[in-house]
Amino acid sequence: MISLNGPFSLEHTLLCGQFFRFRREARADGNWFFVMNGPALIKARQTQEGLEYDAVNAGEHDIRRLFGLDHDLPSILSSIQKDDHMREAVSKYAGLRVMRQDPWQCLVSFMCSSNANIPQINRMTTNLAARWGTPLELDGFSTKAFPTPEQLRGASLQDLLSCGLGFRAKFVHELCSNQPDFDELRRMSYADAHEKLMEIDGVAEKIADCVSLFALEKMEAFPTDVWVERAVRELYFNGENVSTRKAREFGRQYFGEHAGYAQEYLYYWRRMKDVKQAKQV
DNA sequence: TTCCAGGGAATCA
DNA sequence: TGATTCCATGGA
Repeated sequence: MISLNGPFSLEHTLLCGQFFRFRREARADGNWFFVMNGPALIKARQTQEGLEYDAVNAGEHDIRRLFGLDHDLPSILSSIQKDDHMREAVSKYAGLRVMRQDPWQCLVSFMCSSNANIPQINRMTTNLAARWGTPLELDGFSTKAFPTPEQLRGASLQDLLSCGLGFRAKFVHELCSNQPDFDELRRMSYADAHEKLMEIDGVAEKIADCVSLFALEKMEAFPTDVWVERAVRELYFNGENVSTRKAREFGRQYFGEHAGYAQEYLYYWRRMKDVKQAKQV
């Protein structure tokens, strides 16, 4: 059992679109999340007392880091709640935390995210794991870890295409023979790490921002996809057309050193708004 | 059928 | 720099 100091929602944290390798399971003793991050398989659920878990290849320290439980959330949230829009998003999805993912899994996952939707990304990463990952088992739940660079290096371009990667296959294939030094990237400033990531074929500003934020602890990154751009346009530019670059620059300057947190609440809030409207029709 | 999805590269002005 | 177009794929 991990005790929590400060707000946390396991559900919002996993469902907000920052992470793809998890499954929810209803069991006799309640609902659990099974989370596959790098070599680790974590079984977790939230209770009154805190975060109940069991895990293979991960300990309490790793789990705290994965879910951002070391972040000073009250302080971060007060720094980004600059208007009523953000206050609404923050109160609606209270306890959402930015994760600290395995960087390799994060980079490959977001390479797969290019011009794809979330179910598609889930399918691609699941296919990769199923084919090349190391088997994992915990409490009757069997799965595969996300393949390491060495494991994925065994995949041919044709193999990757058969996993549904489409035009992204050649980027992943190339990445496997030339993976970045994530420890070095983590030590760099955000600007330097972002620039270095963008040298990778198939990685431009948005994906470099996602990896910077979700794996390299660069909280000032403001990944700007179509949903975030939409939210920025509607909330802060009076519905006027805004370029992706302008929306990104606005977000970074307006929200400051924890812009990444603001981005994640905005993204989830804006996306869920459409999901709920679609359900009402 | 057409449109869209946590985009990026290539091309052209 | 900025705008278009193409890139696979599957769901709505």
